[in-house]
Amino acid sequence: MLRFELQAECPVTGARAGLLHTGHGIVETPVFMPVGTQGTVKGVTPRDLAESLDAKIILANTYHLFLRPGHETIQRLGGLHKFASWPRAILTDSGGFQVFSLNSLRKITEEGVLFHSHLNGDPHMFTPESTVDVQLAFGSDIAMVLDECLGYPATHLEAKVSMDRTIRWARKGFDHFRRRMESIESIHALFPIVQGSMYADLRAECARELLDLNADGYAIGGLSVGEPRDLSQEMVEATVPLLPRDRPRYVMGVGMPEELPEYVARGVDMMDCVLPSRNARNGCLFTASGKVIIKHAKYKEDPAPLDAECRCYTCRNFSRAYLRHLFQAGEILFSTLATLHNLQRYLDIMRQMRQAILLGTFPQYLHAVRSVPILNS
RNA sequence: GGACGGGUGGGUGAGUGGUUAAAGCCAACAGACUGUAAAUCUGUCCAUCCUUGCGAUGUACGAAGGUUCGAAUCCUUCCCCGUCCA
Repeated sequence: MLRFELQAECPVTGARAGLLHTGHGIVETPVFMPVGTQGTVKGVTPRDLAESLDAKIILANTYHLFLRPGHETIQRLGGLHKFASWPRAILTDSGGFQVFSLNSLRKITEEGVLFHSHLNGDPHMFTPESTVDVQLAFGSDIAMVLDECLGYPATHLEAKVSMDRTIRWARKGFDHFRRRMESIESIHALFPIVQGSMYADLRAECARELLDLNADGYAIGGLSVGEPRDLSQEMVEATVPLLPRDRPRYVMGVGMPEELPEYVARGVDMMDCVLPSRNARNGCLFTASGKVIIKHAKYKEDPAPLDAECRCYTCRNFSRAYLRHLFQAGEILFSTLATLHNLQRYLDIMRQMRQAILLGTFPQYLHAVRSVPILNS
């Protein structure tokens, strides 16, 4: 069992601070999990990720690693932690997001999802049971149930049909997971995922149904699929109060830097998002004073660091002008420096929030960040 | 001196009489990116004007003339560049 130790709760907002005791170290929450889809957070070494950024947990993807190199290969090589040389915690997504992102390459049935590989077209059936097996073969500390990440917008009926199937899949996944765990010594958790599109009543219904599973943690999925920002937050508000107080809550796939406090304030403990890493590679850098689009001509001869307040390697050693040069020249070092910085920014925000919650100053922190206009320069 | 080949918008390079202000690529300048099919994708990219429209006008395919209703495209002369022969 994955133990979650609640350390502090904000008396005003829903924010909490806690410790998640995984088989690969303690994760301090609220936490942001960098995304390493193919067993690597693009552009950074595991050494930098651990020693410099001090990330405690990263996310990897079942669909992608199943296709290449394959879960059996990874298992034979000692599991994903060893294979990727990442000794800390790993959460794996089930492939549920690919139901959304690769919607033209898959077919959903009651049994599961039939994907046609984006690499070579080969058909692969993903079921609630098989995705559990694949994730256990990886050695994931936290596995996710197979779900259907529904696009936006969807009708109430579509959302209901999809959600009911996701619930049935969660039950099957859990039955299978519990059977498998009878013969496995190490600590692994399986999180179910609350769906229900943008309908508060469905979100609530889904959450209540999934409570029966008595899971070690609960995820909220199906957000950031094209809906307005306030809707995503409303859905979290409609869900979190129904989830068990003593289990971690994970909102999947969010968000922009200024949104992180909003989710934490609503009682969210875990988040992940490709934004810091993907946007970094695309030249969009997040700083304390807003985003910096490094290709802009105005940075051509700017000797200042990207973010004077940031202590990351990039900000301590390089000018905006140099970073712009690397980006314009298509140099691979740009991706590394940019990703290092953006992840530092995200992880720092999470650490600041955690400190504030522990000190009881989270309301002031929230007020302060909310009053900063979001700069787009 | 002679024989060929060639000179197109910042670069490269299509286009050989009519939706050509001129393909594509690159550069430049912007925009997007939310459980990663993404080191990706999209837009702008001659000038001026406005009722910002698959708008108006002007200028433009080495230079100057010419043929034609119409020329980057055909003809004449000239100027450059490349290869080869003396």
